[in-house]
Amino acid sequence: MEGDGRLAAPVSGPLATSVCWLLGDAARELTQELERVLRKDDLRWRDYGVLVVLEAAGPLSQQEIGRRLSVDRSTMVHVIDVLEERGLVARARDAADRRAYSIRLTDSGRALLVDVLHPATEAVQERVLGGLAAEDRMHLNRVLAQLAAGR
Amino acid sequence: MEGDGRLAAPVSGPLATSVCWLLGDAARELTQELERVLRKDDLRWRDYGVLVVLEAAGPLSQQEIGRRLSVDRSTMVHVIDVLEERGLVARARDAADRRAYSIRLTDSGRALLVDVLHPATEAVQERVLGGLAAEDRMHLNRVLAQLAAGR
DNA sequence: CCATATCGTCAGTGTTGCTGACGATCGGAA
DNA sequence: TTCCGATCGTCAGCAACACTGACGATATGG
Repeated sequence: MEGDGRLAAPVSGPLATSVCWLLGDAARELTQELERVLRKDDLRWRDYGVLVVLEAAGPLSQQEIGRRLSVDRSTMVHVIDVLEERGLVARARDAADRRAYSIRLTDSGRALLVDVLHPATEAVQERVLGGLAAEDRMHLNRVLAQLAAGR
Repeated sequence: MEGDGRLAAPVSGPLATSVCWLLGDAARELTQELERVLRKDDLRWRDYGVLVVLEAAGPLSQQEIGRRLSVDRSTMVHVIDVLEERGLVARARDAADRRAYSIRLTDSGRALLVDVLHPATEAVQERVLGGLAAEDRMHLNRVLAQLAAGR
């Protein structure tokens, strides 16, 4: 990922009209802000992703989590290690497939998500997108969702 | 950056409604595709950025380029080294500030941009955003531009 | 003329994610 | 059942990467 702390100056000229750069910039800013907030709880974007996925989908194998976040399975090992050490998730052998773990959110993990993480990221989102009209935000959401669906 | 080749499965549930994840996913996909295309010319997203910035703004110092792309000045040294070796940009001492270089696009660099890179990235953008109605694309562009401006 | 700051450079460093192998386990075919 | 290929999690090694902190050269303000 990028260095934080540093601000990206908006690019002028023809670039400003390219969806490509605009999208990249917006995503980078949002991600940077998010990382900054999450760092207070010693978490990364990636860790937050794991918790969110588990909250949404219930217990999953390490590999399945990685698949949904574009994280390599070998990388997931350590990510889960850390999360488990902190008591946010728990490993249990999957009864149906004993090669795999069944990773689940602990109460502690769910509490962190609900009480701290979700509010914090909500705030960031609010701040970054705050300048948009409600109508535009809904539209943005709809268009992006359509983009994600059409893959 | 992320590993390429790997596909990100769309996340289901509450996440799908969060602009945050949607934006991140869209940007990641676009970036990955772009990197894949640029690799044919042995270039990275970052290199392309340098060329585009120079095309848009004219000669700049290394540090100024880095500032606009969120790239550290020490990293820029090597980026420019490679681009210069390939004859795409040229270093000249800035007459007004002899500490700094004045990096400019060569004819060769401009030609590559116009003949190869721009068409290629256009195509990617077309493919990724192709599923959207023209009206939605314009709206997306407008909203993102507004977002970039309001910083 | 001196102090401080900036530009580009470079060696060293720490982090990061991937590659490729491993044992264990699963699933299907013979 | 037995066998074979594929998959799960793990780990050591590796390669890429960007950042840190220092340096000489230069600029700028007192």
